[in-house]
Amino acid sequence: MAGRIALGVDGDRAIQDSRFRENCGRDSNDACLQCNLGDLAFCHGLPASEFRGLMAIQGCIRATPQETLFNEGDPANYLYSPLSGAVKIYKLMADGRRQITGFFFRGDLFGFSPNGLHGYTAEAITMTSLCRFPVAKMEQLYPNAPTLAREVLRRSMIKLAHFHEHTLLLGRKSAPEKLASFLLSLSQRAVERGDSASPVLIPMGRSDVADYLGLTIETVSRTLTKFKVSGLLELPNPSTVALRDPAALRQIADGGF
Amino acid sequence: MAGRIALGVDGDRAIQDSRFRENCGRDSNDACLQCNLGDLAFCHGLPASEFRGLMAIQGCIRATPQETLFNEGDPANYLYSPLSGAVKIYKLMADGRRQITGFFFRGDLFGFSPNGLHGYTAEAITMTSLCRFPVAKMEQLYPNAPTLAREVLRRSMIKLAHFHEHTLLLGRKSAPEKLASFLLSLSQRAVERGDSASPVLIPMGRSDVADYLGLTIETVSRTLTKFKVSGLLELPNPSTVALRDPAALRQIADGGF
DNA sequence: CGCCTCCTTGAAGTGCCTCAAATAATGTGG
DNA sequence: CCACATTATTTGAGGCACTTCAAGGAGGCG
Repeated sequence: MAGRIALGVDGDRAIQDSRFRENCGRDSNDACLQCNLGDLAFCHGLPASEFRGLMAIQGCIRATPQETLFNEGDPANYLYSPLSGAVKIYKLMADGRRQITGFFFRGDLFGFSPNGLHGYTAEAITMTSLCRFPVAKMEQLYPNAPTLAREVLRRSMIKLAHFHEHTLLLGRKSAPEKLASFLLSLSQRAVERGDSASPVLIPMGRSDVADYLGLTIETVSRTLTKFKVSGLLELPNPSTVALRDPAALRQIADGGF
Repeated sequence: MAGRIALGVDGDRAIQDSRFRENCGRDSNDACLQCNLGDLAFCHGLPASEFRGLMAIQGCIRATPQETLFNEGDPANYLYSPLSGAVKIYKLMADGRRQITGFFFRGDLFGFSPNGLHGYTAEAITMTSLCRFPVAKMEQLYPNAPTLAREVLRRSMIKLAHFHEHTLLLGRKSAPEKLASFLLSLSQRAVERGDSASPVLIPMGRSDVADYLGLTIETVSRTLTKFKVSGLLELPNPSTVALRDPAALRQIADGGF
């Protein structure tokens, strides 16, 4: 647990200047001592030598709600992996239309770029702490760190698979199908992180959900109340959903209405 | 005999179903002699030793129009790179709704999977010849082929960037914006392959375009005629588009109508 | 020539959006 | 801790972009 390392104090200071660029006040060799990711961690399962190489370049930052980690067009200097909290990434159109292309939680990895520039903006949803890896230095590691290189590739392919799924959702699913898919996906990812499946926390607002699903906030809200009235779920508060009938939601999500 | 280069076990049967699983009748050492990809090629720029390793496992197949290369759920044994022709990949819902998630042309690379199974179906649009790489053997190469590993990662990150763009299109763009974006993207990719920018060939049918853009074929057709009437383009035949005013199309694509 | 498939065009319907306002949740200073 | 200000969410009414249903052209091929 974190007692041994003074995260709290530094954390408070970080809030003032709102971001923390140091190594969380820790010695980089100890960087992972308080990392609670376990086998979720990007660095989990690396051979000792590769692990040490990665730890030598790893950093740790915090971000406050709505704080921007990087903007579309910024140099893609880092890969990020949240230790806690939630992050959204999105693209904007000139007239302000927004499409959120991903949410990232504990253990996820984001920041990939094929050309050295970020193609999207990343913004913290809640107070978030993140592990950060400089890509230039990681690339120097790759030739002598095949497991690491494989893991980066694997993570990017996982993201590709998510996009295939999300593309189907955006292009061909109705609003209820979108919402059902979204709630089940949140629930499933919570389970994968070791959290509970059913009272699921929805850390992002309706507006974020809408911009992720290609809907408006009104349609999101209406569809959720429809689900509630149908007894499929409960909404003790706007950011908590209890899935009363996951099987029925699954059927809706897959178009079996 | 093909045993040494370990091509499909179903090689003989494949010929009957109009697919050639041999090395295009060539000796594997000569595999790239007739490859016309040049610097588009996935294997372009590899150090000699890595190149030889890749050539030793490389194979070559052909597919006829509408022929399936693999189905959703099939083991993901190969990465594919078309030498000529065009391929679409798509996901299906239980009721038949379809979302095409990608088109692939000369020099592109597809078939990535994070879990050993294909998450989508791949189908040839036109007569297509493809270079094929067995992923299991490629993975054995990675530790001693860092450039190859990097290139695979780079290609997958390029696909990720495409998905970010396409997600914005599906979630937030209107039908005219979608079509304009699509036509410009086709044109740009043609240029990248060394083809002409303006009389662009559209190898896929309206139904494929619709399922790629999250529209119906009627809307695709109507929008194209609207563009034609506006003088933005010409349609000498359904599968050829001459972009008369690319700048105006660009403005439409980006929401600046 | 006739059949088939693909594309285009027309007319009507609808799911989601837009605009508008009420209600609930959240934060703030006294 | 409360009154108030602010923001987020929900709910309602009407409109529109795209879909659905239906039919008419336009090649392509035996």
